[in-house]
Amino acid sequence: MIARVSLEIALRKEFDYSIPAELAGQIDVGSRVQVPFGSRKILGVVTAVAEESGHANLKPILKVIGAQTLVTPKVLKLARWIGEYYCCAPEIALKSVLPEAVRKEDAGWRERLFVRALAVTGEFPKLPKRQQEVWNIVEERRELPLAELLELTKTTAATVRKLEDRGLVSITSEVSERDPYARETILPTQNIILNPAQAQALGEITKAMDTENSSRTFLLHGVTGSGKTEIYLQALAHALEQGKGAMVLVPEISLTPQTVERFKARFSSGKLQTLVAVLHSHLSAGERHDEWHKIRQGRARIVIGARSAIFAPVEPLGLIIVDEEHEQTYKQEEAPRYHARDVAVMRGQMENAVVVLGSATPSMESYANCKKGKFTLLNLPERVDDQKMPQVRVVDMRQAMFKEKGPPLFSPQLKEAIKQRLERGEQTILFLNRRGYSTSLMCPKCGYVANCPNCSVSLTYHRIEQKLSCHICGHNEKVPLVCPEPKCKNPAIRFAGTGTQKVEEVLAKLFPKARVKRMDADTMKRKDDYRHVLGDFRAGKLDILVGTQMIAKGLHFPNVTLVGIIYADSALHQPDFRAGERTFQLLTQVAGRAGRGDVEGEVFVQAFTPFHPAIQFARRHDFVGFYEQEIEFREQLKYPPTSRVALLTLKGRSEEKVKFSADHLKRELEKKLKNLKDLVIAGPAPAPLLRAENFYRYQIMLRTRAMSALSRELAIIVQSLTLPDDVTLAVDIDPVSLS
DNA sequence: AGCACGCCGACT
DNA sequence: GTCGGCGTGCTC
Repeated sequence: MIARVSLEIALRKEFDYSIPAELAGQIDVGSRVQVPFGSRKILGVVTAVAEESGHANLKPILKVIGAQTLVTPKVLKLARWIGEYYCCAPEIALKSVLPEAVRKEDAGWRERLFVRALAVTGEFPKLPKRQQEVWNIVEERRELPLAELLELTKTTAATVRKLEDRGLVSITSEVSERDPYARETILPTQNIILNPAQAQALGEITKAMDTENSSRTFLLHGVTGSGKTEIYLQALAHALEQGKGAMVLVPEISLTPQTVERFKARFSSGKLQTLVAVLHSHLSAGERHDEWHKIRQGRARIVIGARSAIFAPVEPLGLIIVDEEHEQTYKQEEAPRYHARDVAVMRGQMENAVVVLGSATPSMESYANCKKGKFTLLNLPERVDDQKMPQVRVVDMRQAMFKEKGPPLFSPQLKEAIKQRLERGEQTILFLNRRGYSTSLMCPKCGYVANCPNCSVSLTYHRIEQKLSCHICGHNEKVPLVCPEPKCKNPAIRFAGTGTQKVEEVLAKLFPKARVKRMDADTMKRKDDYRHVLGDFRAGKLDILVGTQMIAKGLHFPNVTLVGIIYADSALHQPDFRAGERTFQLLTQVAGRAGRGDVEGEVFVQAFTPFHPAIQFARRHDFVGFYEQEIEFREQLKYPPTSRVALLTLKGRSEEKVKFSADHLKRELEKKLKNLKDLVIAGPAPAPLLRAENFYRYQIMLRTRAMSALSRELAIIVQSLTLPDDVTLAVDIDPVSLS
């Protein structure tokens, strides 16, 4: 017998190996194997097993990794689709379906010594005191880890060995599974009674799960606080009742212990400890290895995880839930550049599983798919428990600007609102999507601006750390005391633009007694920082939380009755057709943090363009209205979801070479893609951020309705394309970010 | 991807 | 006469 193996190098080619007799029973499609390749040893995956090969002199497979096949046929098929659709080598796609810890198996299983009581035959011996103490515990527990026993009895292994010599206990090495949540005590929860809208949505989902050929993909559009999670939980329970497994994808940032706990509490308490497996980047390699194998061995039936959890070997698969489906983090920004939500829909189709995409602010793509009849729309228009949607007040900052000189941070309205909350002992969240103190340093005399030496952006001033820092590449430098321009040396340099540090500082001046904490990438350096700050906030030890993106989603604090968005339009004027959609989503999500308790929430949105549709529709909590006006713009310009985009980015150290290569590629595309009728080729143009980390980037944008066809053609063109060796090409199908 | 083979220039 | 530059081509 021979095996066809896909190696871990992007050769777009598979190689045949003979299966040696001693490995005969262990190798099948999906096995991880090590094979000789030239003078090297390389890991790969068996993609087929056959009787014969077209090649003579096959080398033998050296060894098999893992007791089971690691890539199930279904996941293999999914990986092949990813390679084709996202236009990358199949090896790259295949590599990403297994977590690194499983792929390499460096961590492997952890073995620990266990002590077990043996049956006592004949008369029980008289034991010395220490040994008797040890025996008492072993007899009571029957079996326990040696380390734990030593801890309990405050003795050494030698004492236990004496008992072993007497034939009273056995000490054996056994696999001991790592449990990342072992320290959490999780109290089981029961189903909550659903309101009519929730019950109807759940009914449609379970009906689809019970029927083979009904609509299989749902978009659950529920306003913030409408109880989507409870629907997920009950739908998951239904999958388990059907004897099927399920997965839940959430954005990495919302994979907090609280989120995981909500799922574990319903499904993994008591005897069902391993029912839920968790996969995310904060686990150690060993934990990830064990969690993954729990799924592979079928001991865990539900997996909850970030983007890459979509490849978990759940079988049979009944349900896939993608929470916050509009989130950009579902898109992988390196090859394979897949979108986990779209992969979920494809996987659902392949395995006949029901897919539920949930969001308070659905993506334009998913909502358009409902309109086209591809997905079924489910609506949850109201919050649970009669909570009202918060009042959103848009503040025209142009007026505030006239009164003071320069743009102020806080409008009088927002200032007053904060003051009220402090007096009433209620909490406030302030949002500004920019960290640091000032976004630029400039000299008013000569016009000098401090720019990053590696990127085409200005440096941000960080006052606390006293440095200028680049938010693209991380470059840091000292803050000059005078203008660095040799002919200028003006000591009156100025800082312009605002970041979270300045918000924190101004806040301290306005409300000296308020307890304020800032949450951004600068203050959240350690793993536990996030938990601590949120813990303090929940406990009422803080009055105001100032932060960036990271406080925008998922936080659920009943005592927060005020949310202030400092500059709502800061992301609105970026050169990206999704700028409006992003702003709408962000405002809606941030606003949703207010009024999650008994008191109605209030939101102040400060904006310089207060009448922009993204702001006005967010003010009215009107997603559909936003969609209707936004889709018109997308249709006019043939942007997604009306058509699809492939973004080709050329990158290199020499701008000349990159530009030249881009022109060359454009000519090739025009020549070879003539047969694609609706194709529009735009560019090449410098990327919005021309230079990043010392690389120049030029882009070509392709738009078509028939992406699969384009992607097939692109694969051929990309392979035959010759570029200078210091210029690289990245193909991004359905990009979510144009920079 | 990486490594060998191979064919030309500056050294012991 | 030898060391080493990196172009091309192959790896089951």
